[in-house]
Amino acid sequence: MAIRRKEPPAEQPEAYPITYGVLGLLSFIGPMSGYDLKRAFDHILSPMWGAAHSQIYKELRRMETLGWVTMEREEQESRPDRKVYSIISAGQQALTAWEAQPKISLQMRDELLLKITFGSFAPPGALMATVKAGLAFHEERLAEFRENLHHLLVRHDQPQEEPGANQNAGDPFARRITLLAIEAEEVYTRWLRELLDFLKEREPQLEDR
Amino acid sequence: MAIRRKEPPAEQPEAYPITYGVLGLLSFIGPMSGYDLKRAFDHILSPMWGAAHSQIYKELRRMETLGWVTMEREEQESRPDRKVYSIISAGQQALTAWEAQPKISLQMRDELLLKITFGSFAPPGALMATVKAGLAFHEERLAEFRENLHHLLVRHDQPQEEPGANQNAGDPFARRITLLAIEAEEVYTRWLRELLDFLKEREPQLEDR
DNA sequence: TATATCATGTAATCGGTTACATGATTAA
DNA sequence: TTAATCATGTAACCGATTACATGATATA
Repeated sequence: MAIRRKEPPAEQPEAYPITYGVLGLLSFIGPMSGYDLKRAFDHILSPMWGAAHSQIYKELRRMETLGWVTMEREEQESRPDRKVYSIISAGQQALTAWEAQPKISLQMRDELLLKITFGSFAPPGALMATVKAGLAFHEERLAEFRENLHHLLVRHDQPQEEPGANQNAGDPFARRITLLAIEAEEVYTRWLRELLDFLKEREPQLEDR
Repeated sequence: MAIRRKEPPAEQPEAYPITYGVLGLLSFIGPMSGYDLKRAFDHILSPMWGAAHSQIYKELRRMETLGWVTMEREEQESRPDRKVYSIISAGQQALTAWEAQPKISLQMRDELLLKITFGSFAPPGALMATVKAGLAFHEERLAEFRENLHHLLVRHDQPQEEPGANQNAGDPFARRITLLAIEAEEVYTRWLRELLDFLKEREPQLEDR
């Protein structure tokens, strides 16, 4: 019953995966604003990480106090100033130190699979509608990933028009990651289609709405 | 610049996916303690959702105040009392209402893929060690899922020894989910092995440590 | 004889989501 | 002319993780 005050940890973790996601993009692509970073996240990191823009901004502020990035303010008319962040050497070192650790974490939160798991509690027809919505969602994801691959392929072979537009094309990992994402979504969508067939067999009268 | 107090939302969401994960397991399997639920989560829901035991306990308390479950205390010697929770009709209705909504959410947090994405910033040999650790992790996951499938298959054909031990065997969704999880991990591990081959080609001298 | 693991839960902290703000274009 | 979307950020809240507790039995 005795209450023991927790002693401050010898070295509180000052960064987590999303921190390195931001840091990696700044190093990979170059100086950017929080807004740009959000888009880079959605395009490049969507297969393995999602982040709200608000959190990216927060991480940027934190990393600035850590001395990992610097910020330069660009004034604009009728729009909030752009705060352009750049990675500096301490940040680059932190990124490398993280890469040196083999520790990995994995979190999956898939509400579609959860609903399917307990699908026997769904009212008639409801599960079919959910699966259809899920199939549409994942087909769109698959299409995006295929488009990403297309960009990687063309820009790799052709001379670059916009300078600095596509540094990742020459990177050996970007394409591999995209290929995995595509394959995973192909498996997922095929599985959903088979499930849909099964549901249609069971409840043919509910096939449309 | 005016500060506007936020008005309380007309109807605050009283549940989120994990709530229905707990609820679904209680309905699917039967009355359980928080401890049992944690194990059920790890076995049945691991392909799509992870939860710390502390959060499961918290959800149970919340759901009790909502009137979705009831709790009965079982006294034990030299061990904290078991609090056994049971789903009641309001909870069953909430579960069905959730199933009736086609809305789905998806969150992926894969630190391994993140490290690989920025693998060009890793010190020599570090990425290879990370990929090896990741491969071991996912091979273990794959083995677990295959074992789950095995259990589903045998218990489905044979008469059940322990009563109530395996209600899910007859369920059409449990096996399908497991099959998807297996296929996904097969794709993932194969991809990791190919990546490892690529890395070994690049840095043959670093192949061991 | 330490050290895990089983068994069962509570409390504090923090990562991440949702809401709040603003104003200019573009589309319906 | 109403509503999106682009563009850019801050503040509040809450879901989820980590730490705290306890005491058996099993394992090294």
